[in-house]
Amino acid sequence: MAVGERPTVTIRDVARAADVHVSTVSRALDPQKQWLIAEATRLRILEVVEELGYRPHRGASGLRRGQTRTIGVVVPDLGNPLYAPFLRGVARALDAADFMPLVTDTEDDHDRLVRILRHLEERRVEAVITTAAREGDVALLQQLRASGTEVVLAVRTLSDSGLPTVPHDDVLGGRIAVDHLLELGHRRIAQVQGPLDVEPFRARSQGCEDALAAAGLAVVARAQAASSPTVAEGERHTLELLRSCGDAPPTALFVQNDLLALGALSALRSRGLRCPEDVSVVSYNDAFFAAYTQPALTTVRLPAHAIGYAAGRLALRHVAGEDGDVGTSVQPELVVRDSAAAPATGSPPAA
Amino acid sequence: MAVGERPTVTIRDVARAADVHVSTVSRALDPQKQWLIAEATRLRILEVVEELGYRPHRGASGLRRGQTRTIGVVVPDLGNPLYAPFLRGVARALDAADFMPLVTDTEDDHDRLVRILRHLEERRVEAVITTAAREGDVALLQQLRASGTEVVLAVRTLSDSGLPTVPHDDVLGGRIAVDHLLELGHRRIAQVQGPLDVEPFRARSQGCEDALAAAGLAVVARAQAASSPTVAEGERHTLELLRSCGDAPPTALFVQNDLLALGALSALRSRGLRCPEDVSVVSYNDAFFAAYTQPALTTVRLPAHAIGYAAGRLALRHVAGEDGDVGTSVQPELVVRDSAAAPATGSPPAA
DNA sequence: TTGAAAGCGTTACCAG
DNA sequence: CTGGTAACGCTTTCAA
Repeated sequence: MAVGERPTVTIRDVARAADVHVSTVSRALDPQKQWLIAEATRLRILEVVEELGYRPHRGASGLRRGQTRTIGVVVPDLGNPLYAPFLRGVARALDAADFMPLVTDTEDDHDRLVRILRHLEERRVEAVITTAAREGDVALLQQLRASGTEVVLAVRTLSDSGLPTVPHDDVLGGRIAVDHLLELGHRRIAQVQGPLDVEPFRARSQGCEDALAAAGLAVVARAQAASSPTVAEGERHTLELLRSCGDAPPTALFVQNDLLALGALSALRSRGLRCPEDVSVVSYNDAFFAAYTQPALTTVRLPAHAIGYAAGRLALRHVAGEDGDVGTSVQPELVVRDSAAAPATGSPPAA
Repeated sequence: MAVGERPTVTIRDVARAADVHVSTVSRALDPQKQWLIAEATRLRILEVVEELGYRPHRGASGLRRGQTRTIGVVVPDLGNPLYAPFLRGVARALDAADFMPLVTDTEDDHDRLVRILRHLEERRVEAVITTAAREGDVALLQQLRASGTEVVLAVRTLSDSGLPTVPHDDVLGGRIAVDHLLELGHRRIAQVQGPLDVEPFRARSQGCEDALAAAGLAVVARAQAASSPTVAEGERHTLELLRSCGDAPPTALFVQNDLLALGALSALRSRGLRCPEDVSVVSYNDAFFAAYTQPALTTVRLPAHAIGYAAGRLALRHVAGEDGDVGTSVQPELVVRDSAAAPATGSPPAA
């Protein structure tokens, strides 16, 4: 126990000290109702509130009002720097409505997601914003929504779920990445994929293949998709990919996010391949560290802050009962740095 | 509104459906009291609970019980990758006690901190764990504690505040960093400091100066301390430092955290100085990206996960009314990578 | 082993 | 404009 702890001050204490009824105090403190109270009374009450250090009990008020002004935000990995700007965006949207985000991390684990959603339900969050959804989670999320908690999808979308979603064109993003490699002159392009049951990664693959097809090419090699988009997985699968290519390695890699790319860079280095001289790399997200890696990553920017903000707004709109999707849609955009360059001449494509 | 939204199921609905009194349902669901209820009744109730999809309303139960099982966690910058493992550590500690962290980000801004603490108070969090404290915040935090919310300090400690704290020896850390540079043969060592009103940064400076003094040296140059530990500030102050040194730049830099170090690396590059050939850098924290920068950062490891876990445990202990500090104390430890090397010979120290 | 009633801190409604 | 009363969903006595 803290030293000098005072018993918590309730609205009743304030009423007593100000010599009014509790309902009067309640009104004096409610911005919606201040106008139906005598100015003098209101001032006196405010003074007492200050003096006693009264803090309204949001839980109690929420119970009565049937609301918590809380929105659960579920991310798959707080360690992915992508989510810091995303969360700030969400917070900025919620702040304006006096809602608070309740941030949780699934560690990209299905069981944890289940537990977390249950917990958020018990806390009566009014909506859940999730960037942690995999395909297998559709039913779970729809159920959550059916039981009265709004659900908003961002980053990791789920096309056929019918759930409100902040759009982002990952197919376009994938195409942009690979078009860049094609323009640099690459013909032997391989892909390091994120998990296949995560829609954006599949979309990026699609974009990659579209771009390649338009140039009359196909992916030259593809590692088994990573089970989660982490540095370790990126390294593992890049090594595997290089191994599977034998002595005709691709001249360029499309790596589906920055974390995987970090692993890919390590893998290349450990195989004695220089980037970008021997192998170019284009990745995705443009997390803050992308500018400082070795070499600095050429990457497709995912507008995380904007997406977070839109997700927050969208959730609030649904909580308020106004349906309809959000209009925002910042397009992906290529950020050129050092990890992708023209392929070395003199090593003609074997295919 | 979600389609097919059902009115929320309350304990009364369960009681009715199971044909028992609500208090019986309450008991059936309370692990502490299951033994004083007929097994048959309990099973029937559990069945109904399942069938109706009943979710106990934690807010309501908390109101009655006078607890929220929530702990506020206040960090200065979610974008600092240091805090991901820290938060995971906290979550792991709280999970075990069925508490939930309510994570907030002050953006290292005092006014936001004030607002956030007030908000957390209104939500009746049972404790606040903060890594966002600056010296000017002592009174604020003590006041919070006095009014009944436990307060735990981690990472950014406040020595004379009397508040429970997870210890970390930053003086030692600073010394380790600079000793490493001295052992490599550096004699002209400068420092890029974090904000002076943040204790760990001051402690790191102290450690740095201690190490130097023990070698009969002093800091060769010191930029004005950064106002916040960010990449931009790191770049700015390193440039300023280099400028102030004229044509006798230091051969090594102790940069007080990884984010500042990223900025320092940029600054060196933009001034045409190679790292580590011209200027060595040792930084602090060992955030995950430190292994992938250009060059990879030699840095002092701050055991963020362990500190988070300890902070969570400490907070829980105080909430339970058991005082006394925590025993844990993982020491800082040098992680040697590529950013620090022996100084070039042939450029004799000017001093 | 179960039921009844009171109350946690707040707000909404109805009187006055 | 203000006071009283009931109720939000739950738990905890106290009785039976």
